[in-house]
Amino acid sequence: MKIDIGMSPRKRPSLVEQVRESLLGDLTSGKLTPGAKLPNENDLADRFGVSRSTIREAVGGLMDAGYLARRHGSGTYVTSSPRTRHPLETTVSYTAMIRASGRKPAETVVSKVVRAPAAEERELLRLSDGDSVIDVERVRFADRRPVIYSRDRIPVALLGDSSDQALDSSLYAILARSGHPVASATAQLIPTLAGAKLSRLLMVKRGTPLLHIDQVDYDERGQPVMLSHEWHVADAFDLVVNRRTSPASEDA
Amino acid sequence: MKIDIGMSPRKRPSLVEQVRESLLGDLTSGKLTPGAKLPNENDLADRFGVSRSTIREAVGGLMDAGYLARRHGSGTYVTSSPRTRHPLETTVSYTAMIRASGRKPAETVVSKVVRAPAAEERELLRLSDGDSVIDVERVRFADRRPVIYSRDRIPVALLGDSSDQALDSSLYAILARSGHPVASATAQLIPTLAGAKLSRLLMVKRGTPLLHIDQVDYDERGQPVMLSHEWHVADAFDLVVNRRTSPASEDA
DNA sequence: GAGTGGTCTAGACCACCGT
DNA sequence: CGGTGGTCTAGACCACTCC
Repeated sequence: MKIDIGMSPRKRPSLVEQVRESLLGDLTSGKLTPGAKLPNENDLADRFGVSRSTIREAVGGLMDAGYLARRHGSGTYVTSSPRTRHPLETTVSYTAMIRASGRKPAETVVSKVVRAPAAEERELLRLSDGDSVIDVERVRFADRRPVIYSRDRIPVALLGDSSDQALDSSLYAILARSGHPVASATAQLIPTLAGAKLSRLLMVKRGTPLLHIDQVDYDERGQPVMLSHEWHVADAFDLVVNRRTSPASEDA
Repeated sequence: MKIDIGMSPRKRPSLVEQVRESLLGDLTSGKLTPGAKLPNENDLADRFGVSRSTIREAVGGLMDAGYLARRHGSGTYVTSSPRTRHPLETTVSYTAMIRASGRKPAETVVSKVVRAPAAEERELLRLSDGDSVIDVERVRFADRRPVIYSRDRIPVALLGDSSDQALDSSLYAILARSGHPVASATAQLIPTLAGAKLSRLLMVKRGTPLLHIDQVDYDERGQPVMLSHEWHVADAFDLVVNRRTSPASEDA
């Protein structure tokens, strides 16, 4: 129940990560097929030359990721349906996502300005007087079809020198290079309708259903580093959430 | 502080759970306020009379739930925004959710039938020949306003004797009593528009934006136990997803 | 009853943060 | 530097499943 998010510069992978990678390899290579039973934890510990706790943590991560399921008293088994399409609960570069779905990604920058923040932006980004934000409006395409309109705002103070390096790379990459890699985010999902502007930009009829995603991105320290507004064409992606019953469930 | 209704056989909470509950109490009671620093792990271990690993697991759970944040080399701190509105990534009873938001929950059963499964249902629920499903259509209200229309299908074979006990309790509770508590789920989110039927049931205009949630619930063994189709009125809830960067992130 | 995962301990050393 | 969380070990006992 703890996925390692460590994403900073290269460092020697922990034993847990090494074991997890190794098992994941067996899973994706087909060496371990759905329904198969894993060796028991003591055997795995011996095989990898680590302690049982290490094995348990590695296997635990693969459970969280949905690859494995433990059955108390019985064994650990390979899940029948390893993965889902696009898990919303992890942040991904849309460019990578479109490419992964076998389509050709493209994007156009509608506007890019540096300006003073609006009141809401000041609050959400915890800005001080005089701080300004860079505001980027883009439309993303998949196979020449517009699928997402987005508006991202980042405090210029965070970017240091990199504020000029345009948008050759994703904003996530730029933030990471600036020492503020996005570690988590909170997104609110709102179904809405295409109005005049969005229908033009996304080339859909007015009144077409869109999914509006209103997101705040945080770095490892919990500092807000980016505000995103996105409007998704309904059928462009399979937006999926993997849900679990809350461990600390209240009594209702 | 231990009621034990008729749920699964009573068992003593693990030390981890006890520690977690205790810390959670401090958090919700305001004893620990946002930004506050927790005692270090060794101190906590001494105070609770458990090992440091136990403390770490308890704290880890509260991190996952968003209450605490660890900073390597610095300490463990109370999150500034304890919890967000309605985290989509955990499954909740809507009745409880509506009540938690300070509104009065109600529901009407539109229909409830036992029938043979459709092809898609047979596949998703992994049914065999002759298996049938119970199909429940409901509308949920918050303060007398309809907010969700749902259609849930459960294999009758799973319910045992409880198939008759109507819907006095939530379907989650019924499944739990039948030995198949929902442990995880996969939900697909699709923005859509209210058509004739939904506009009538949810008392909105045709063409009103709705969020369609198409969900499969699984028990601890990974066996699918319920299929849900839900249509949410856009502004009824704040649907929120807490996202994190994927551990194995691609370069984009 | 044999075998499996579930929980827990006590202690060690490492990596990072701050002063 | 001292204090903190991060990783890992070796071993113990418990709880569940299945034969």
